[in-house]
Amino acid sequence: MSVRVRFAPSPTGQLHVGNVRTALYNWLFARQHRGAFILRIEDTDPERSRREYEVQILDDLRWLGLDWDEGPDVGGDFGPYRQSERLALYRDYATRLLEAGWAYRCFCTEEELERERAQARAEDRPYRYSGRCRQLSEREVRERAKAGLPYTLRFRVRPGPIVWEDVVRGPIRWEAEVIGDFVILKSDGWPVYNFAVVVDDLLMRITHVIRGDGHLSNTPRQLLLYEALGATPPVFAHLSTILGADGTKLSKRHGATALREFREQGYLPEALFNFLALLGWAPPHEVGELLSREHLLELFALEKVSKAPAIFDLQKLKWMNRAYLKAKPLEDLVSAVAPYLQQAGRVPTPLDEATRAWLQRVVEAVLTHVEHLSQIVEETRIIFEYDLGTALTYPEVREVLEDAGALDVLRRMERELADVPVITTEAFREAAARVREQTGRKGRALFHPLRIALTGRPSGPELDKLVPIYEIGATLPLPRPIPSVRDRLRQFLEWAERVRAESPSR
RNA sequence: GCCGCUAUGGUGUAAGUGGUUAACACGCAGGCCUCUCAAGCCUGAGAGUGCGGGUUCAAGCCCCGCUAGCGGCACCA
Repeated sequence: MSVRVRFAPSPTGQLHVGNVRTALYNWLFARQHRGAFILRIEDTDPERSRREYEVQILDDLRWLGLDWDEGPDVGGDFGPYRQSERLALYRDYATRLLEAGWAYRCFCTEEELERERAQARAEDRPYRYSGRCRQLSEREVRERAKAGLPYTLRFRVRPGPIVWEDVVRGPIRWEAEVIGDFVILKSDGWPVYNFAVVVDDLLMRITHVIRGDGHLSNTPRQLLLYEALGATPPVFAHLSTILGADGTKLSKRHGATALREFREQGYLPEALFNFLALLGWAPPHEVGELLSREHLLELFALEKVSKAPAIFDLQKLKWMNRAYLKAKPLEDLVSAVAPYLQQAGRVPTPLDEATRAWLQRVVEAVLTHVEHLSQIVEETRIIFEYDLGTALTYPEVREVLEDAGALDVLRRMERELADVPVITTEAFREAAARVREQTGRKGRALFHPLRIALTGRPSGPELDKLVPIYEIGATLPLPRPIPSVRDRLRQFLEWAERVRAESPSR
């Protein structure tokens, strides 16, 4: 029988990275076995389910690079793929269980059940439904139903052990005694989760259920249902939870948790894919950890997935994302980064060719500092902003202002560059070499004042890269024009005079 | 409270059937490079495998007990 697996998110919010990892493992497993990957929407909670979330979830999964063979948008032979559209199916199966005696009508009211629960709590005893309606005679049932009393359908739990072999956990044993007769159909006719999944997985011919370990304790109930329906249950694989840095469940407290958020911050899908795959599983040492989709497909092994919960290490994600950024063609990076810069009002919105070409230099210059794309805005301030006012906050800038030798370097540099038609990196270097001869200053003493004057900051990309960026940038139709190298030197020197005049040597 | 799951450096994971100095990657520290910060390269520190017993010539791997964390115990999913 060919492999069929499913990912079944509920459209009640954004896709959590923990669920994404589950989807990923399902996808890898399906593709490895040339099986089918199915998407099913678990929207049996009409209160919280929203169609927008469903749309967003599908979109995010697609962005990550996952594709599915059957699902609400693409259809398939075992649909519909939204639980809310399968209600008749659940009712049908529930009726079958009722008629076969596996289930019974329960007329207990909310209040009665609450009383039972309170009682159990008071006696410090685990709560389990008493089974009061289990013994109702046929006549009683008929009378109550005729009286219009609402009822649920409860499953008659049989005694004895429930065992299964979990692909990641190994053998698991559960005593049925700890499970009370549970509801399978609510009084409003909607199925309860545990029942719906079994009916769906059964009808969709799911062979392997790969899901989060939160479902571990649902498994015994589901197994009981398969038993009652006379069906062979699928193979189960329960994945451990993903935790935050402090060892508690990964939540908004830890920062971004939704795939969408990482996407918006400019993490690359291939990096997230790689990173998530490594949360709970590791490839052999020899191949390293930077692995393409194809490579992961080749190496991944569900049986080798770790039982222990994994901690989401943002630092490692950043490292990995940078590795993928570095490997990406510059033109692609420019396209990826442009929206962030446009939104910040730094480059024009239909991007002209000249600016686009220039952006390649910009991206190349700041790339080593960028961990995720949205940082481009911050990292390019040194290019788009030349603000001598804030420059004063850096002690290094003050040092230059108070160093006559440094100011002399700048003045001479200005003179050397005065007649240069185009200040290229080479022209800049040559001019600097002449200043070195004139002043005897070299290395840091020579270049650091230049850096400060040109950028207004003590650190940043290499001047060799910055110089052409400033020169070309000054000629572009940017929303906020940037000054050329010459302009910067002039402005800085004028500003230096002014500042020195205002605050005489201290 | 009851039931279940888990436990190797700061983090993710390695270490076929028990066998020498517990490995790889991220991070961290230092160095090299260099006009600066990064990047890159090199070097290094960091765990004796949750705790306590046992079996054995030998235990991260086997057995027993305990602790902690997580999950579940719904007419939520």
